[in-house]
Amino acid sequence: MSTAIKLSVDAVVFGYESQKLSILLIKRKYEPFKDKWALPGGFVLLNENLEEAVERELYEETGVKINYLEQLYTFGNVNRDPRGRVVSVAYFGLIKPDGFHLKADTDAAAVAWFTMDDLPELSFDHQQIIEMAFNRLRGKLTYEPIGFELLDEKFPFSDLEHLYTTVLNRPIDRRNFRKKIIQLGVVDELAEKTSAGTGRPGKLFKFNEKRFFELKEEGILFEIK
Amino acid sequence: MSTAIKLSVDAVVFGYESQKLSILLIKRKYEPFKDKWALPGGFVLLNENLEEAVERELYEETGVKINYLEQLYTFGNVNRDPRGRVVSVAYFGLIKPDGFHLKADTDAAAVAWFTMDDLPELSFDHQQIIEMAFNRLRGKLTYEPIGFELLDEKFPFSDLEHLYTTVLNRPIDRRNFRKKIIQLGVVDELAEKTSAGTGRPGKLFKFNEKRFFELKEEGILFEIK
DNA sequence: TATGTTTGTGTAATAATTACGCAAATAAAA
DNA sequence: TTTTATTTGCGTAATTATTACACAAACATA
Repeated sequence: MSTAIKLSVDAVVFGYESQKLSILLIKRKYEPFKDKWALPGGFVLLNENLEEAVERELYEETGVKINYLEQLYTFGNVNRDPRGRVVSVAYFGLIKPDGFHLKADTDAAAVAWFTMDDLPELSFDHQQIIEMAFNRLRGKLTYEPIGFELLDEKFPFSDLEHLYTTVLNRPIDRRNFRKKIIQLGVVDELAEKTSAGTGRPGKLFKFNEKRFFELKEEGILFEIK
Repeated sequence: MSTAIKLSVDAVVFGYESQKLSILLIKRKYEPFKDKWALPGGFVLLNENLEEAVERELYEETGVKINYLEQLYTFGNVNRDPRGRVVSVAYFGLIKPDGFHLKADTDAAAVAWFTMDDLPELSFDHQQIIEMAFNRLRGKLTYEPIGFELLDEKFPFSDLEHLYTTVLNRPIDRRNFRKKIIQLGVVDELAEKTSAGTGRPGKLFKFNEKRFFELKEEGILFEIK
């Protein structure tokens, strides 16, 4: 047991595919929790900022590169790590899983996506960290129109709708939802239509980032009921 | 310059008195930033949780005891402390200043309340920490009916109203505000009236904590316009 | 008893949210 | 080629929430 407090970072990365919300996990190669699944993360180097540390660890351990991770919470209970006193700053981020090729690092035995309803047993207090991250995601989704990082650049409206019903785990009124999102102006309708799939092809939309930040600036909050 | 990352905690404690919002600061006795004002805080001990550390440091340095401090953010930029790498977990809390006798610790040359519109030059990145805490306070105030920790146990309605106008820094409609707060049920009207002051004496109110937590549970959000 | 100051209260106009169902467009199957 | 299954696209009326707004009542003090 070491004598000083050690500082680590952990990343909760959400992905969304086939109407399922997933989390990126690694399988630990060494003790403690050897062969158990855990959040990607590791110790912060002396001369790097926290954001740099979490991005680096995430990339090293999983091959996933992400340019925006939001700080979630700092977990510092005395006994959260059997190796000694380790305080961990947790971050969370959203990506489209299909954009990445996962590759386990030398430190990790494996990397994989797990859907939220089928998580494995986790190491340390990572279960708790994930719960907090998921609550934050749900909270954010209900009061601001986010989630576009989880979708393709061009998406049919139904993708956004399904993302919402999945994360919030309840039905939403399709007409009112669409009305509200469009009226807010955070999506732009494109000329193209979806080629794929069964049923009537839908128009494609694009996230209007500019408008989104304007709304945020104004402090307009939005609520999905 | 030390070789390992050190972990500290800092406390942003807001107080409210005479229609002014204040922050509790200490004057540093030693280098770095000797004789400059700073947030109360200090290094986390190896065997104490973060919340314990911040409560202890706050009490030691200022004589203020507070039983709920909410984690705000973790500040970890490489150069935020000239002594070396120090990552600090910031907390924030709300109290009634008049309930406490301030006493500077051996480490601090002085302790004092500073109103938000008259802050001194600050040490480290504490200016930035305070800004974040104030934004959080304002944010919370606009979407949930809080702030009761800042008021006396029994208070006339105007106290709550003034707290809101002070923190939000804009006028609010007295009638609509009162209607809304009362209709939410987060305050109970008492039989007593204010004795003091000029003008018509007002009824006294009490915060209904139970009702408040019920509302929070239900996820009802409230917005002051 | 007049004056200054603060409290307490209602209503109408406007805006936002909700509930709700059916026709149009396509692909696949018959 | 017609039918079937599936998904998209859309409007309106009812309900609820929010806003704007002003004056009388209660007390202390002069």
